[in-house]
Amino acid sequence: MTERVTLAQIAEATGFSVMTVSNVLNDRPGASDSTRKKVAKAAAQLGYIPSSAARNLKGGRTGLVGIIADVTNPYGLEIVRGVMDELESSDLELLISSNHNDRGREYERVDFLTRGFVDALVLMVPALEQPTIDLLVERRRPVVIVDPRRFDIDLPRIVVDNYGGMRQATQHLLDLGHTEIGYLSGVWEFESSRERFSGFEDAMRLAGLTVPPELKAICEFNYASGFQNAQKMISASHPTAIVCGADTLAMGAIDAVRSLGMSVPQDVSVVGFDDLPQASHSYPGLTTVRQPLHDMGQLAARSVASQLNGTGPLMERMLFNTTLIVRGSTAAPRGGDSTALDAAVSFSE
Amino acid sequence: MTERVTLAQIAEATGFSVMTVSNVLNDRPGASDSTRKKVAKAAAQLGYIPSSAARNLKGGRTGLVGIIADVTNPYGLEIVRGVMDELESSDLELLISSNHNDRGREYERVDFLTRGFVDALVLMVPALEQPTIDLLVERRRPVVIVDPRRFDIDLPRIVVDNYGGMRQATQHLLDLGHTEIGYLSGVWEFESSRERFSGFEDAMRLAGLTVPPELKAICEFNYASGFQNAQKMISASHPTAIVCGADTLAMGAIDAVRSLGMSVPQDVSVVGFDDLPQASHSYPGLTTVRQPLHDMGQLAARSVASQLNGTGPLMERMLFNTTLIVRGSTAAPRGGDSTALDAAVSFSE
DNA sequence: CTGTTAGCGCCTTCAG
DNA sequence: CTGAAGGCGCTAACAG
Repeated sequence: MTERVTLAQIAEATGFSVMTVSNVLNDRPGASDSTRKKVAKAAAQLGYIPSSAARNLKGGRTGLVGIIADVTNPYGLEIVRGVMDELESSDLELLISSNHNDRGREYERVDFLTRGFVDALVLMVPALEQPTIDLLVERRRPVVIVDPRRFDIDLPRIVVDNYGGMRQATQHLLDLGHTEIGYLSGVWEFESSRERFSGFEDAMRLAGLTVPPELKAICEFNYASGFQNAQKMISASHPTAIVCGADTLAMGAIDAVRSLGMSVPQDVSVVGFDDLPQASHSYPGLTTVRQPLHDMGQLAARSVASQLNGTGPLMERMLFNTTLIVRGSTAAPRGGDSTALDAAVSFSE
Repeated sequence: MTERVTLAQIAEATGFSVMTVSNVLNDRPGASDSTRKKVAKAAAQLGYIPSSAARNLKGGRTGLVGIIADVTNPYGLEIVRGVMDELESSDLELLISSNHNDRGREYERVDFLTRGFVDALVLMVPALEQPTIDLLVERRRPVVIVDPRRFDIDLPRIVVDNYGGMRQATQHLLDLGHTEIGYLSGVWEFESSRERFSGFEDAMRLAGLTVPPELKAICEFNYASGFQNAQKMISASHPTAIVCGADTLAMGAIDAVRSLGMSVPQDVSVVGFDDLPQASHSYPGLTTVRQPLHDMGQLAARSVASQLNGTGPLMERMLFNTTLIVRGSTAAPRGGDSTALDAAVSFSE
């Protein structure tokens, strides 16, 4: 077994005190150049490895940022990527606790991670219950909540303009000449789902259109649910376009159109929300509302880092804008406006 | 600031010694029932949180398993999921270090993580260089390598039957009556890519067929590369089927067929390798060779856990079999065998 | 510029 | 069954 090399051993080898060695190895002032060299050399030769445990014990810090998210979901994964990429350039490491198969155990996860495992926490959880929020406050660790499902939480949080994004997407279809537009919503308990639907509804209303109940369906946030609900809606009500509250739903809707022997966008246009990587990696490319997921993750990381510095959370509420990305899955309805049909595959990221 | 509750405080509150409290709280023998009750009660009331740092300092363990993988890649992500799910039921936590934007910095990652951050390591990296392997050996931490790109490494590793899987997939196309079969390979430096191609080649050879160079292309492991190479190959050589060394390539190939105004599987059959979740979440479903990615991750976790127990790595070389999953993307060639065409979307898995 | 002292929270060892 | 001493490796806070 390779013995652990400690400061004391280097001290012994060089003849200096442990403290001097510690100072040198941590780039602290108070050490002559000649001492620095000797110590550095000895440390390298002996293969010194600092003990993070001992450091933590002293400083009460682990250097770990925890994130609770569902990495199984491409949406969550993108945000995690942002967090990772940002943390890369710091001295913090990321501890991922994926809650993909234990929804609702947020409390236990938060409890465990804040028992001294992590210095700070990024949360992206479907439902944040009051006890969990209380625990979070009690533990007094830096926290950022990304895309909270409730908006009345008094913790630093990162949110996105769901309403405006969806309104713009709907306007795009209206501009193309669509009037029979269906809507596939995500889980209704999520505030973001309701916000998105409001954006859709308002755009329709301002165009003098109403949304009949048969052109609205609530889905689970997955491909299969989008597929099934779209299939049902198209067979029954023949919309010329479908707006979806998430890209995964849109992917399902596109395949539902195909399964009925029709084409996207010739027979039915489809719009998504998120702009997951898959949205551009498909044929035709998916017209969708881009959320800057990666940026959101980065900001989350920067915010907790800043809180750890004692600089504060940057801001309490960070709102990101969305962008409409037009790809091949939308076009004018048959016999409608004759906007050029761009069905080329887009490799744009 | 919530003060950290320590053993000493509980000792003071109950009148017992620190040691007795420690014994109770760790379910060690040597404590009367009445003592146990009193101590447990006090601990609960004061909200005791054990300090992992202090424990680690003593025991030299952090309770963390590190994994180095590219979670950006759905393939890697599936394995990570397996590791997570297995670790869930243990007292180990997972520290993920994603190398998606720093390929080749494996050495630094291994170095950092084994500096006392993690007790054990799961590795899934594209290229494992000799210095990294040496470091791994030197650090003497339990390690498992999943899907190593080189097979001459003398560390516990998890491998998959690439050759057999691809041979079976090719046989499936031959059985359907295909003879003009193209092959899209993944990066040639990976041993697994070469193994898969061997499986393809041998199946063809045994059927009395040869693979002309224009029906073989080497791709990057991504959608765009599959799309481009398939488009070129189909335009130039008109194969009736394409076998791909990865599902991501196959997804690209399917869209390439569509981009040329043709259909899958009517005009061109497509076969993948991996069976990523997306393979069944598409229309038509992708016929592919399933690797038990989740199981592989689970076994990796179990192996390092077992090494940490001192029970050893279970085995040095763990070989997983593959399974051919037939979905809608393959059918008999036009005018060929009249096998029933099942183009139904599969929601299996 | 360098060294000494003391203690972070816990657990092993050995006495009561 | 319970307690006292000592130390894991490191670093603040002081001396010299």
